[in-house]
Amino acid sequence: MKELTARQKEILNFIHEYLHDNSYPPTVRETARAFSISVKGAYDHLKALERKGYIKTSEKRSRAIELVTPPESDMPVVQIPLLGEIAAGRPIFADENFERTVAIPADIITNRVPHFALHVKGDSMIGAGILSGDIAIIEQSETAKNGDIVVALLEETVTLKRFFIENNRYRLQAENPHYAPIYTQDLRILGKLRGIYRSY
Amino acid sequence: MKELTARQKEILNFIHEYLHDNSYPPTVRETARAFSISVKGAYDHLKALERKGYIKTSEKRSRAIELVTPPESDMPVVQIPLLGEIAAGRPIFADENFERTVAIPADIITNRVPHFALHVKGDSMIGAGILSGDIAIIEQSETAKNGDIVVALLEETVTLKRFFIENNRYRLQAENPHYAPIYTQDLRILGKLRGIYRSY
DNA sequence: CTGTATACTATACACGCGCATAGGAGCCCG
DNA sequence: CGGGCTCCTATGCGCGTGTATAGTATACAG
Repeated sequence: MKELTARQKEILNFIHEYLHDNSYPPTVRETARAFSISVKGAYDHLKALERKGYIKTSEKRSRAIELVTPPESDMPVVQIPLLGEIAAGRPIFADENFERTVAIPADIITNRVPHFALHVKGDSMIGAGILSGDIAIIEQSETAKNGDIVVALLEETVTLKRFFIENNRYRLQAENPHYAPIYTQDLRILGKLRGIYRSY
Repeated sequence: MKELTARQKEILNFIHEYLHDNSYPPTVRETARAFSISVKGAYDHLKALERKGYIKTSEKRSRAIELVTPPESDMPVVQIPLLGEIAAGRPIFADENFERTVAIPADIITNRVPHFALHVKGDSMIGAGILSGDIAIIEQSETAKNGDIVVALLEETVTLKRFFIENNRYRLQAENPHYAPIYTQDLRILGKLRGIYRSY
């Protein structure tokens, strides 16, 4: 990939920022305006970026700028499904649960057990530093040890809680004093918490 | 989020597919053509999707469709350096600081601004759900806005704190009632917190 | 010195574009 | 039965848009 000039780097940077802010690419004129240059000036820069392989454009289409993501790196990465609402009585990996996939560093998945991800809702685990909106990476498992944080299916709901086995019942413990522990004899463990990811 | 009709789901699906293929959103007319309906027909569908909260549009701009929950099925990953002890008065990226690299989802790195990662030490930010041992992903930056969580260099130490500008001093605020805010006029911001990653 | 690249200005064309108005047909709910 | 939603057609306005032509200035390599 050919070297970019300082100006061209600025333009490419602008496209990145614009895409981050708007999630669609800028027009030629918006690019021109951002740098207070003429339309053709910006147009030529875009063509230069395309010639050097940093972007792709489509003829005669507005905002038709595609970033050619440089191969960057081929890290060991695993794609795991991010599940939305999990309904009781249905397989976890049913299509209806599927929201999208997330990439996670492969090194946290030690064994070959399937993993999935969940959006955390609510503040019941703030004591463990898990906030609403965090993405929880879960190792699928039917069992857990005392004190593990697990995803458990409880009648109609799915919760993330700390898990304990007591005499003849299970205890699901929130990490928030405002939530009382849940005692039950009937629960299904869906998996164990392996990681937390949060984006600011 | 309100329920979509079957037709509206088709339209939303088309936008997803189009974005996956082109990495920029379709125009109203392209949407109309894809379903062999009139322009206004497609336009009304888009407005319905916006009304129900599934997309966002900007007035009078071509292709200005933003997905409210983006699909992004193949999230690329980049490698950033994980820094250990940062010494005052030395460049951040000096070899002696380098611990290893970590892979993080590339979509949190918007522009070409360098990022790095740090091991969080101590419990001063537990109120923000940041625990000792977490990996903090930092966007390198010399400046920050009020309320940002920043990595700041303070005489001999590096800390992660919430940052505020006051009359003629800076305030570094922990998210833990046991820690008093730090007031100073002399500080250097190393970067802004962009993500948190924790492994169990 | 000449050719090629960058980095612009200014003006223009034709078509794509978002959006509006004015309809019509089918549906379900109170 | 009427009112409101969905889903559609057809036509049009006017501006935004990609793209072209022509020209200027500067830098650098052969």
